[in-house]
Amino acid sequence: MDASEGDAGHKRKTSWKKDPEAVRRDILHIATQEFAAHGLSGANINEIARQTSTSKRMIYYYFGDKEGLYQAVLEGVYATLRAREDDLDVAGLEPVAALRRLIEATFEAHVTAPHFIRLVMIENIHNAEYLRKSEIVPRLNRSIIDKLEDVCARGKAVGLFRAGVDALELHWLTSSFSFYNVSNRATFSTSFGTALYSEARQAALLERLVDMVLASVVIGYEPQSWNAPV
Amino acid sequence: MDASEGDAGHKRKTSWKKDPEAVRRDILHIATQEFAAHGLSGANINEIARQTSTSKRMIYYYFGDKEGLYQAVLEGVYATLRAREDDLDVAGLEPVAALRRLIEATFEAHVTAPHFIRLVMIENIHNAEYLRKSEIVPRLNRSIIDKLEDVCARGKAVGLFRAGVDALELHWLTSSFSFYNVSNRATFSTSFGTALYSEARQAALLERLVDMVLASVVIGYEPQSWNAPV
DNA sequence: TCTTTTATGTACCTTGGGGTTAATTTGTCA
DNA sequence: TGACAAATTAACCCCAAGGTACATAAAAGA
Repeated sequence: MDASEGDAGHKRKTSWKKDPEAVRRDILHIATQEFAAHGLSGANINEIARQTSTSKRMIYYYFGDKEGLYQAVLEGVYATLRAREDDLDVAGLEPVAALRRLIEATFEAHVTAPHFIRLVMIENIHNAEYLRKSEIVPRLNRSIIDKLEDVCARGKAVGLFRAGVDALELHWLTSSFSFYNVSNRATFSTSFGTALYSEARQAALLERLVDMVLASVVIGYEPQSWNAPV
Repeated sequence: MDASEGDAGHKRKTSWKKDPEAVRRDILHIATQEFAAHGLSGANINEIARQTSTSKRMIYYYFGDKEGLYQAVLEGVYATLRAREDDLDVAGLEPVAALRRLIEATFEAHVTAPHFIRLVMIENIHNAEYLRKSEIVPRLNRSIIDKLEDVCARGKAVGLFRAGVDALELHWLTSSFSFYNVSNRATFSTSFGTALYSEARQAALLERLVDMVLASVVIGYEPQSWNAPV
């Protein structure tokens, strides 16, 4: 409909952009990195503006103030991570394989989502004040729990899983080591050395963790990794 | 006026205080709370000064600048936690009981040291930059590893522990859930509810965690908690 | 084609807060 | 007892950074 840019080009239509959505995305993208790197108070609006292809004025135009921008960033990373979780399909796997898969996927997801980890750390420093305000985030979190509950129910139904197994507790446990592995890498390495963070050790660690969780869930499970030397 | 305080006050040398160590401690005490609450960039020197019984000038006199104060605070909380670890004596316990005790103590220590947790979170946001600069912290961290290594060695010597058991990995594992339990409480509760944080659930959780770790370490271990209902 | 709304650029304002200057009091030691 | 160092006070500086005013170009109506 709008004059095809192909013809003649003599019109020189757009000296400007006028692409609100792209501008919004651009700002959010840069802001995500800055807030993840420096925290809420540490991030600098001027610096964010400088790195975008637009101006500081537009940040305030679209997001109101610094906190509004932070909140949008937070919701963005949550949505991204949960979308990845939704893509994971374990309904077709038998319970033990499904649980193993969920644990491994969670571990890997944390390793490959450093922005998310850092923003959650920052949000915890702020006592989840902005997460609580969010209207979209609570809805996002059902998915992973639903999957775990489904797997647990199936595992119990066929007598493979112990009766005391609880999906929420399993998620807590899986999250704990997956999160800590990334979030505290800097201080742990500084205090105790980097031995655990080599690729080989990380892979071995994950195997042991999976075996450990499965042993606590699956009746008569035989862990393979426990006898391997370090 | 202040000097008299009862006893004749014939000495009454001090109309002032002139007690550098007390002033230092006072500043550090308040600063610890402020940095733990708001982070490095979020903390406010004027606010810290206001809460102390001294002035802002003294903060700069004793600690140079904001980063110097932060560094001192960081070293303080590390020293406090490690001192608590030193107090723990498991040399007299047989290996399994000793390991159980170490895990439980670590878990409890994290719960009761929220300032430490928050400052470590903050330090990780800063990529452990200040921890690395510290000259005292690296020395502090041997103690807990030494204890674990001793227990592991004893356990292996009597054929109770698996050969693949590694003290550093055990410490990592124990720290991971102990730390996460406190550090991510705010976001986890917001996302998934507070069910896991009741006193009863926390106690049950710890028992399950201990059993889980022990099962992965001790040959033929029989976990008691796995069959209990949630 | 006139008006209204949306989107954008430039320049500016304000203040919070990290850091400093300079003088004053207390203690110590010849 | 006087000089010198250590500890402390109060007032001040100043600029980085969050936020705003105002003008205006582009789209959308009408």
